Amino acid sequence: MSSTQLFFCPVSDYYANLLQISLNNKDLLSGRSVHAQIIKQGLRASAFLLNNLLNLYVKCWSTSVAHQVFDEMPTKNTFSWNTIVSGYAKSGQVDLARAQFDQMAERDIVSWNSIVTGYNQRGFHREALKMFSEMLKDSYLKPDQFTLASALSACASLENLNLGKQIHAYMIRTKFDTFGAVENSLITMYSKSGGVENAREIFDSLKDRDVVAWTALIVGYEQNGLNEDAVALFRLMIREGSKPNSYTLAAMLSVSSSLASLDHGKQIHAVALRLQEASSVSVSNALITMYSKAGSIGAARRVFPLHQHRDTVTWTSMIIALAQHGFGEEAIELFEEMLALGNNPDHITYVGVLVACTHVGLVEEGKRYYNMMQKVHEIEPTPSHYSCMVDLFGRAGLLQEAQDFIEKMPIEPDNIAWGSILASCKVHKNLELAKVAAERLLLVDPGNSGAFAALANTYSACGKWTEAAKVRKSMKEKGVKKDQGLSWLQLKNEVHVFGAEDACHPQRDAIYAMMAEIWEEIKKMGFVPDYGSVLHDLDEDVKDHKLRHHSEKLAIAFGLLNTPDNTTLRIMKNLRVCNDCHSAIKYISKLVGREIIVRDATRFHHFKGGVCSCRDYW
DNA sequence: ATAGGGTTAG
Repeated sequence: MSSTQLFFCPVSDYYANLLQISLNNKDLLSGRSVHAQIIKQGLRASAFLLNNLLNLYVKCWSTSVAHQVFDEMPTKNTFSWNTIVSGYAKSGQVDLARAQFDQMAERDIVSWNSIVTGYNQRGFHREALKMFSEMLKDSYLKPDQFTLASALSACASLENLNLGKQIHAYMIRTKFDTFGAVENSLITMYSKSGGVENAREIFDSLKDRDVVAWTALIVGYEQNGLNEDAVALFRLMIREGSKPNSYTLAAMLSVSSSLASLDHGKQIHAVALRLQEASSVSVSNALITMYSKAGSIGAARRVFPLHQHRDTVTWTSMIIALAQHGFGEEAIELFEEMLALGNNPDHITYVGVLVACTHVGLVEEGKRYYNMMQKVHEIEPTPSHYSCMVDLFGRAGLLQEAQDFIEKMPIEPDNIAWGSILASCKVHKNLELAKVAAERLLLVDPGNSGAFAALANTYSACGKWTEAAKVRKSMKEKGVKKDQGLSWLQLKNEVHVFGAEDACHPQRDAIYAMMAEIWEEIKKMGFVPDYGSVLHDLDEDVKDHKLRHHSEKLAIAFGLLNTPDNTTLRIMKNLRVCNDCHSAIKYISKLVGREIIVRDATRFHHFKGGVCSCRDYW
């Protein structure tokens, strides 16, 4: 650009204005042609023009060209420095942003805000807070609304309630005149670090609430498991005439996913269609997960091709959906397609791929992808990936490999990893390892009811009834309560919940009669009850009775009684399905000619015509 | 002219 300094030209302002227009439209092409004309004419550009040029390239993500322009600028003012710093920060080159920032002679509040928000937005929350405190220490500058909003957002991500509260206190002390963004960050900070009630107080005190405030609190409720509160708030939002946007709708679809309610999810989908937001990336990504988690993999499949722009989350959501429904090979094919089309997987995509391998028993492929993740995509394994690998080996019955892997892991195995080994021990009846795993699990997570229960169940599965009883007794003594197995299904707008031997439901007599009839019919078809699934030492006819009244069977009987022929039944369960239920439901699906979809703690089973989509591997 | 808040994944 040295040629631009040859002549002074009075039309510098004219070109500066042209650049301004390109800038406003984020139109890189027209901006480039203006740049070319400036060079061609040998125009001596003003600082104003050059700053506009710089800003244009930054806004249009051409960071390297921006840097060139920046280097060749004869005079750089603070504005130019700030622009290049924020350009680097926004494009994710945080280190380069920091290098420029460190070279600055004079830093104003915008410079500090650029570096703090740069770190924060790229996930370097600790560094963001470090810069924030350096700013307070080393400069005479006072934080403004931008600084505070970013710092609070970093506190939210780190769940640092203490620092968050200090910042809040500072704002009260200095009677800081808050603006929407800061208050909204406060809502998020409190709700993410365990103070949803405080978040609600702030929300209630707002004079005017924008979409972000509504969304922030809805998300807060959802993440704290308060789905009903989230739904209520969404209704209030609509009633008060506030218009949800794609962020709000994506969050509400996530609520539907947690509720695993197809009806609820469909309603949000309808709202999204009416507001013409259904095809936005965030909403359509969330739709895949919602339909999948509500049991309708078909609907999730139909949403996927409608995406105009598929991002990493789109692919990941679909891969995980397929994996959870037992279409492991298809999930892997989709992953390969994703790579072939030049998309970058992230660490969560790989969780999905490993889960896909686990659910269909593809041990070798799982090992291959685990290596590929580290070598090709340079993604460091997280605790989730380690647990996936343990699960991959364990479920396939390779308990020795699972144990070797968990012992060699570079991090301390968490409760999920040991819990997974324990579950595999029960399936593959390995008592010795189960004892080790239970012991280790209780070390990491004392009072884990699952550890006791799984150990007792393993004893039972191996026929060691006295040992099993001992574990149960010590559980009682320690006051550890086992999670009760529950199954539920939604009928019209009501959720019907069943426990084993449930006696509370108004239709109980009809349900029990139905189940007794089914039991006899499927036995005639060749069904053999799996007494190994009964976890107590009892007479065979009592065992028979117990099996017949497992919660998922009651839910199915209820569903059959209350829905028209051919309707698909969607049952949700909080624990894993037992062997007996799995076998029985296969027969039932054939007997009544219906599709029965059961979601258990880890995956979906599609029963149809006497077979299950998991091919009996789960 | 440069800077800020809310979403989707096991």
